[in-house]
Amino acid sequence: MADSPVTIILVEDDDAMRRSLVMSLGLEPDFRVVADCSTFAAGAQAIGATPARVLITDLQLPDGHGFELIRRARQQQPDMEIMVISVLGDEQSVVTAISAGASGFLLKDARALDIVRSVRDLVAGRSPISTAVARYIIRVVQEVEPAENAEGLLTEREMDILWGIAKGFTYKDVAKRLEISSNTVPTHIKNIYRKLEVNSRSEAVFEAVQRGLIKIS
Amino acid sequence: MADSPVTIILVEDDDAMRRSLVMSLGLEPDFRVVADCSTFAAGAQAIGATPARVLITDLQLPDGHGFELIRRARQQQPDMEIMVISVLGDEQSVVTAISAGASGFLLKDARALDIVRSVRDLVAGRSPISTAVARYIIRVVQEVEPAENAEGLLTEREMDILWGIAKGFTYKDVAKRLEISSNTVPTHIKNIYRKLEVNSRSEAVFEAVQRGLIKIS
DNA sequence: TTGGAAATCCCATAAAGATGGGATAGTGTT
DNA sequence: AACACTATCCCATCTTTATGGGATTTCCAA
Repeated sequence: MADSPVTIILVEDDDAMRRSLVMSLGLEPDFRVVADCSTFAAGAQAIGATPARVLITDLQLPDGHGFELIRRARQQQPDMEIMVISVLGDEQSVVTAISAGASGFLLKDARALDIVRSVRDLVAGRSPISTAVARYIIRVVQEVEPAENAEGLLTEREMDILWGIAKGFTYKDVAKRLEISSNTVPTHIKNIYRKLEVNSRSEAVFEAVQRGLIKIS
Repeated sequence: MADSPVTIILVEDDDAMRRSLVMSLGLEPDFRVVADCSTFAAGAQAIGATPARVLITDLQLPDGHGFELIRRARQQQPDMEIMVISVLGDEQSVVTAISAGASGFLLKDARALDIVRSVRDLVAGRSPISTAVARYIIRVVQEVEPAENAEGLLTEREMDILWGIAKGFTYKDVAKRLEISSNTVPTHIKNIYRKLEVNSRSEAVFEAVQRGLIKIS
């Protein structure tokens, strides 16, 4: 750990802020700020040219956007740990930055942000996140991980049929595929409709996806 | 804010830990620990009987699991802010707890966890999360937010129609809703089918969801 | 200004779906 | 043994879709 220094690319357009960060980081004997950039262009250049362990970037830059830097870093140096330091704490910015590949997100307003500890967290595989920002991330998780609300609502057979109609098969097709009479299919469909409280195939598919009965991708 | 006290239900089976938390919380003039429980049963009872602003719970309890407490709290007191304090920091536990409704997650090992600040964060709508835990949550976001792959495939009007059929409307319904002739709808549908390479409404809905054209929830 | 894409309208017909009914058989629980 | 649930089969009828045509207007870009 102590032998190989933690190399850092820093991109921040506010001079005072950047100097302050460089100073804090400079006090650590095993930290090396290998690029100290104030523009998107300089940051992009550094990411392309200078291998580093950590990228610390602002989102709003005079000549471009931090999101794009994050994407490039992800692509060109996949092992780089990326942290955002920004005044923008809205849901959109947060989720976009995280999705693009950031592993940390600190708000500038944060009570005396401890950049050194945050970088150490980052390289140790942890994620420093301001509490205000974390709420948005949690919300995404809660929305997309609907847990098991389904399980047992539809029978196995009904799931087979549901899957068939999602794939656009006709009654006849489904019947053939499942080796049952085409007269049986409408019965199952009726039951599915009743359980999902819908009354058409397309609506059933939509409901089913929404309830996580059918897994997308 | 300061007038109405922050009421707290605490569920923690480790006596030393619980006493320590109660003491820290007790020092705040506007905090009220309204239930101080050491078992699942006691916690469940308190959640059912005692209205509170905050639930702080452990995951491992002698007679049950914290996940279930979180679910009950979500159901019975939807406005309650829920925070987990646990030694379990594995991905499974974290994601399950968050999905079940927790808005905060602190690891017990955390360097001197500041419970008071965490509770204040929580009631202010922020999310105190240990850095080690945050990494798992971020991973979920990065996996499930594959960004926009669609954009521009379907026209606005086609999206309107697509939305309609996902909702189970008939041609006539869609036409009425969009104030166009019911003869126009099939035309759009035909175009949608061609673009998505499908040939039925249900298949179109499935494809659309899969491609992220229709957002679920 | 000519061409293409989008949106609108119209028609007709064959295919498929929705929905009501009724019926039998197996499984598992109480 | 009775009950509930699942799965299977059958029929009939009305509605809705799917799909093939053909046509006009608007708007933007080559």
